[in-house]
Amino acid sequence: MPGKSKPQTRNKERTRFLILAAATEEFAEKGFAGARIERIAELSGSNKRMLYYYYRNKEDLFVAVMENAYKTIRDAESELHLLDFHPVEAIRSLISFTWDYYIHHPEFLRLLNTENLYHAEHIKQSKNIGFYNSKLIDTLNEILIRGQNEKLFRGGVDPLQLYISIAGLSYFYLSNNDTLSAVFCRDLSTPKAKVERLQHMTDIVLGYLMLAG
Amino acid sequence: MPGKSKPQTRNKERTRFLILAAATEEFAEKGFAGARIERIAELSGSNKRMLYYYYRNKEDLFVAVMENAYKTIRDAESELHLLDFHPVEAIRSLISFTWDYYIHHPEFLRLLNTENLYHAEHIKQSKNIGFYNSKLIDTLNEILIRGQNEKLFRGGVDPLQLYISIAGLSYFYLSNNDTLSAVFCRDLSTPKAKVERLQHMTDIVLGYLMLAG
Amino acid sequence: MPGKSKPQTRNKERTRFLILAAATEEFAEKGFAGARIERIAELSGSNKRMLYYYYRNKEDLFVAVMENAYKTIRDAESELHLLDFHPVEAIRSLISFTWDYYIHHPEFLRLLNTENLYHAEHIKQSKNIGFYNSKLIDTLNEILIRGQNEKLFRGGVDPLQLYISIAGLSYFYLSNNDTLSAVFCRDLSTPKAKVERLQHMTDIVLGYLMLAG
Amino acid sequence: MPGKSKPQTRNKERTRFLILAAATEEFAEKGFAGARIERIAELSGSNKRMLYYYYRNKEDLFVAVMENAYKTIRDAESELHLLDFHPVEAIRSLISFTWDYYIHHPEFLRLLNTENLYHAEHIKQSKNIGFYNSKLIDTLNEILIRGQNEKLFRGGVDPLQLYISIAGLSYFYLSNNDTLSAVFCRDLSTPKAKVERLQHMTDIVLGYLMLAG
DNA sequence: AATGAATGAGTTTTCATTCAT
DNA sequence: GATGAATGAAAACTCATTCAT
Repeated sequence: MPGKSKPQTRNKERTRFLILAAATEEFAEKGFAGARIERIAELSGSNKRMLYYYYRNKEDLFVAVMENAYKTIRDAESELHLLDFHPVEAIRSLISFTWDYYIHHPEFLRLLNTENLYHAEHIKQSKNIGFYNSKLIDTLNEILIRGQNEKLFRGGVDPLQLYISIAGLSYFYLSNNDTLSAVFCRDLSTPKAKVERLQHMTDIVLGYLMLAG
Repeated sequence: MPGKSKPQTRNKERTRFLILAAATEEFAEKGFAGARIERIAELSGSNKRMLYYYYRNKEDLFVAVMENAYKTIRDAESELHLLDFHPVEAIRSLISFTWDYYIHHPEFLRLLNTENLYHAEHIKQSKNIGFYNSKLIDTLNEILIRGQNEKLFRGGVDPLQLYISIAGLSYFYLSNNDTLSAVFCRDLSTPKAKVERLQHMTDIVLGYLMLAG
Repeated sequence: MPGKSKPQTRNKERTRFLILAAATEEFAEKGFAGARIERIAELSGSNKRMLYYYYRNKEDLFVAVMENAYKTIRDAESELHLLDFHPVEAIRSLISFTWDYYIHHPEFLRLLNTENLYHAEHIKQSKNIGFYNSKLIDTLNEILIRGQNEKLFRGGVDPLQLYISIAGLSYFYLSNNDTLSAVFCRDLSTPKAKVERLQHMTDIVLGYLMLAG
Repeated sequence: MPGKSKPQTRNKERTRFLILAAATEEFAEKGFAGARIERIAELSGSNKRMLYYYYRNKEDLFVAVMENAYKTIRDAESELHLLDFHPVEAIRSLISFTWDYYIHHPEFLRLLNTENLYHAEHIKQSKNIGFYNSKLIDTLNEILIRGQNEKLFRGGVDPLQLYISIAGLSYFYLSNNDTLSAVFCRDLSTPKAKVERLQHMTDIVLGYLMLAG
């Protein structure tokens, strides 16, 4: 006789959200293939059947997780208001924001990692992700132009290349932290190491971008 | 029952190697959890039982794959003889080598990706990996010192930070290529895009490293 | 929360009927085990809870479907007024009625099929079905007697055997149509094929029944 | 630690056969949707994993069952050597063979029933079934011609129609036996009832076929 | 009377690993 | 050394049914 026991929430949005949050955690920690539906159900406080009720299957649930992860970073980026700052400050802001965001959202890095393993097949299913990201590049382009007009920045810089570089400098250090620490026998996860990394990255990007005074 | 099945190879080293090569392909393509023992056996032209004969289990096989992947890139790097070049050329060489190696060994990037997902737990089991990598940092350090002595490079550069930056600039672009292309609606895998990326990375690193003037 | 969902029908008989119709469709198409409660709810325009409100469970719903299917064919048969016709015409009528009914009610054939798979266990639960069917055999018996009295029909014909034969000649052709067409590589569902079949069946039954002139 | 316990057979063909036999029983008894993989595994004396090892999935296993069922009846039919008999005897033989085969192979009727529910989709996947069945129709055609040449049989009889009629007369009676017995309140499964049915069917077919003499 | 979110038990399918030959 | 048939445990996914609103 199924369908008795425990207090039920009867709150569609809440249940959906709890499942998504649990799925984000599990997928980030174990990757797509390693994630377990059972464990997501437990983590969510709901049950397996509900995952299939709200999301069609494991794959669709993962797509929803990825969309949500991108939406979250996009929302955070749009709070930066980079165009309100002086070009140099704007670049510093973008670097430290990227760095801080990756540090506080390790699940984002890990989800991206997982998604790369699958040749972005899940992201390609999503229509929303593209548009918002392009806005960031537009903003960065505007910053570069302003800096150039002020004779501060060099010309001919592709904003997408620059964005990828900024992201890559943070990403590789953090995403590969365990591997790098093991391989180079040096703990790269200490607070001190992190401060040094942020400084190094800022030096690199501005050292490249700024015209010698 | 004579002549019933295919001729057997009876070649210990060859079978071991074929299994390792097949495992590298499968683990790189699908990740650790997504990889299938069955498929590795097929790819290797051998059979499942042999995997367990030569390697104890899936995990040990993965460790062997990772060790081999690192050994391969180490061997390639040691062929560079960076110290035979002028510091600027040495840096250029290291950047383009890293870039080319990643391009021609996508499986290395993907294995690294997978290993990061597992918090480097397999690499930590290996003793060989650490030593060789440290040699590279020593070499890079020597290059930086020489460049500084020639008043070409800025001082105070941590060779490990620099190495991580050089690797990260290539890695993020290539490893996330599918995702970035999807998200920014721009094909980053064309030959032209790759040439531009290499130029951009070299500009960034030398722009940062070299003293003006 | 006013006006939140669709307008409710609040019509007891209508809802019951819509559920029964939907269940007939689904059970006929998928069989008992293959039928889905969820789908019946959708098809009916109602919801799952209502199925359990009006019918106790899946099995009872199937019994109701079977009873209704038999009631429908019985009602149609009683409209035939076979006894108003000359014996030969009455037999012709019965054959073509059976044929036409099966053609226009494929769900009846499929439900019967399903019920046979379950050893008639659902029909046995119903009390109404037996009586009405017996009336048909009585009628057929009367027709046979009349034909015999007129020296048209042979004697010693069991009306039940004859009925089963008439039904079987149509049933097998139609129920197995897909299978037969596949197995004998000949499309038995064309209008022409159907006309030929009716002629053949009539020839067989009358050829057997009628005394040579 | 999987993979220990119980004595293993290590006989490919035997295991395959035992699974097929068990599947035939379960599919015939419960239909496709009602059949349980677990139960087939038990019946076969093997285990679930083996079903997927030899047959890809439930559906392919069912296709294999259907092919085997057809192959079995075909093989039996070809043993009849109908062309060695006088046309009238050949027809009698075919009728009684069909009847007896259906009686002794209720699983064949039930599988056919199930297949019809699925619109012959599994049979359509099989290539072998068509050819052998056509041979039967050729044989029947030859019998009809011979009977006609001897002025015993009427002309213009389509052998496929006749075959379908012969099969249908047996099939409907036997396949629907439970349902008919319930609906007409008469036990149609007794030995006496069966003898009468065979007589009736023979009377019908020959009554139709033979010219009055 | 109507709704649809929630659930436990079950169903098909997959997987790494082992054993007989 | 080599092979592939065999297996238990667990994975994803489904289903009839019930409960809160």
